[in-house]
Amino acid sequence: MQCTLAHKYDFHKDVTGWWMSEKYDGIRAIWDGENFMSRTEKLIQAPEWFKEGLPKGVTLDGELWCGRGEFQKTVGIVRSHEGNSDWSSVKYMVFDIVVDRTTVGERLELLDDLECSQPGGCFPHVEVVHQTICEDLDHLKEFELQILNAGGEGVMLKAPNSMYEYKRTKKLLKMKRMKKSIADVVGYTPGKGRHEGKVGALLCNWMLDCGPELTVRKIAVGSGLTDLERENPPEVGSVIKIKYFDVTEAGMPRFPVYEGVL
DNA sequence: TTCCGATAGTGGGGTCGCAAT
DNA sequence: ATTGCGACCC
DNA sequence: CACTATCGGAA
Repeated sequence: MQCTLAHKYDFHKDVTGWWMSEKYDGIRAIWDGENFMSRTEKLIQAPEWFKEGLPKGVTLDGELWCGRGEFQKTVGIVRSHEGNSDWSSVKYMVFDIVVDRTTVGERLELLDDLECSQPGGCFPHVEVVHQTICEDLDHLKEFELQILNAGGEGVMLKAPNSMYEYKRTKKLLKMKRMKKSIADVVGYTPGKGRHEGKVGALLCNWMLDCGPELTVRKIAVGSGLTDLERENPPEVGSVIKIKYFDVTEAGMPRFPVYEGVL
């Protein structure tokens, strides 16, 4: 089954009346009534005790999540095979229930009625994501700030009265902030497939500012290059603009994107 | 005519698992 | 025991 | 995840 995917939020769009919720940086998981499935239809092998509290015959949509800033940890647990993985810190954050011809508001009511979502219930590792109706742009900004200050990834926005869609849709938007930086081009990697003979990525030195120490990281930037730029890339020694989402534990940029020469 | 939505195909960092060394 | 690579996650 | 390039149908 295909699941809903979000488009990027355009920071000028008025989303008054939309549902706002925290964007959880974890692993997308569809509960199909029997098992968890990944975004690309792969079986996620969760321990039996973890699956026990979830409803049979009901399809839920959510995120397997270990807490803010714990994405790497989540991947380690969820993608390792049964036996050597401790799921005790994993939570299933449920943000939707898959029911056709039913509006978001109605679906959220259905979620609240589920036994596994009752407050103080027997399934603390299952949680229905709190959603708030956006009153105005200030409300959105305040909501976002609260999440970002707490170390959250961003905000998800769902259009009022929208149905569950099995594809990427503009009724669901993701609001994220990318950081900007610069890097020195020191070389190239060869392109593959349709980019054969052209540049795949720009190899760069990137200055990572972490507290009192200033360290240099070797990074590669490929996303954002046009076909023309892959044929005639910024020369070695030039400085380029990049953007990225955040810094990994290893001090590397997550989701690096090329934004032109400085 | 122009524009938008969906698809295919490139690229990154990171992890696990398995085969090769 | 270490390394490299594919297949996934984002 | 990020993006670019295409194509066909909607606008």
